[in-house]
Amino acid sequence: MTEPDERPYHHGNLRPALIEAAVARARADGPDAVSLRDVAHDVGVSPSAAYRHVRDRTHLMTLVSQVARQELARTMIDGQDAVVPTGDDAADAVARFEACGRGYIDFATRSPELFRTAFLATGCAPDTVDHPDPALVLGTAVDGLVAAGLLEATRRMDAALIAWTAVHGLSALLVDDMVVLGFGIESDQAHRAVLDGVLRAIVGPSVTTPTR
Amino acid sequence: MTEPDERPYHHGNLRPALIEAAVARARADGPDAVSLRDVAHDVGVSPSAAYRHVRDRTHLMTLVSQVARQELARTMIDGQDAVVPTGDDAADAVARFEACGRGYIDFATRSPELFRTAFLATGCAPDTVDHPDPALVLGTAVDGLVAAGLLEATRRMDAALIAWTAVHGLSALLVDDMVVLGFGIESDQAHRAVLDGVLRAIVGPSVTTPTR
DNA sequence: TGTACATCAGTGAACGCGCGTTCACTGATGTAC
DNA sequence: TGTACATCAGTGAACGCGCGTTCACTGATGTAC
Repeated sequence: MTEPDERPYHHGNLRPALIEAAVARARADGPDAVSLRDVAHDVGVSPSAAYRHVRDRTHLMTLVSQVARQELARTMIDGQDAVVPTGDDAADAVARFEACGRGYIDFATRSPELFRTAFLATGCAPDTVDHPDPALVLGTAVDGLVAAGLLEATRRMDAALIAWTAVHGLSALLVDDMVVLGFGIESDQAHRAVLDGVLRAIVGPSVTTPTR
Repeated sequence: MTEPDERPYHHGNLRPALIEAAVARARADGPDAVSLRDVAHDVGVSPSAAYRHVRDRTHLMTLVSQVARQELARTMIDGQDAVVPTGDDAADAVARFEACGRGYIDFATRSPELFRTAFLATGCAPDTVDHPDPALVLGTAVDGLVAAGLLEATRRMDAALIAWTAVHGLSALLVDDMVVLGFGIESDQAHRAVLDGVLRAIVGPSVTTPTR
């Protein structure tokens, strides 16, 4: 993280470096374990230097939280992009929608503490909009279902809400290692059950797992 | 919280009093805002006295978390119990199931910080089992659907999982005030959409909102 | 029934820690002339 | 092209806070005889 090389007096890129170091700590030990002092130390700079680039700890955490959300969104996009089209528009739309949800859950299980950080309530809004934005990525996937004729346009919002709550709920429960133990269901099985349920709720039973 | 009366040297009931005070603070300001010193002060006792009744802060928080979970379960039960039977077994089972989910969400929105506390990962397990236990309450409601012939017994686990994830996800998103703003959907509307979705996923479209 | 004493449940002072944040400062940079 | 100086981005010491936890102690309680 810090080069053994003698560093120049001016770092040159301190703000992004601070955020990156803070994200690394949040990923490892959760948002509460991120301290300005440690982050500054990781970057190889005195604690007070951070205040040239960040208002206070809360501000830094707001930025970290946004980075986490963007990484979540990117995982969803990557999942979608990995789907190879079959030519069947409906099946493809469903597959992309599912991949999107799976990306969400994968991110949560792969980086549970960063997932927590993504939904941190810091009390102050970030000054830029999330890019990419998980909500928009999900919205696009839902629109894909509409375009494929699997969902009435009027039900767009409800469908997105149902999908988000189910996928978010599973992720949150997995992160708090609540569900797997309590219910004796394996994680992979839980993915499938929940995603199937979401599809059944949204597009009806006919299209559930159409390609399997 | 503290009587102005001169207190006796021995409190007599310190452990429950500490837990109660800690729950009050967790409810108001969240789990991180609970400090042993403050809790002891609330009860009118020196900080060190707490250590006669509780191993350390983590132990106290484990107990507080359990109390929160039990209160959540009680809210679910109360919701269920408030349903007046119509004589139609299927409709009643659905109504109780819905009331159970609504209780969950109500608890989360009414006491968001305590809801957070309920799912706190303290790292140490409570020495007694939750009573009542939210998972068992939900399980019972699902069994009601099975008994009414609305759900195959083999799908019990999947159904419970779907219900829990959806309801938990909505609660979590509401608690983090993430969803309502981002989606422009009112909270009541969100309840209905999600609960309808869950029923559609579990028992099929036919039984969705049968009494309305 | 009264007394000695072990046990239990408190006190309060203190320790040490890590944290966020401030402040007077200094070294590097770049711009105007 | 060289120099003066404003500006910017760092330093490091210090402040003050609240916290969890410990320790030697003391007051209250109850039990054995």
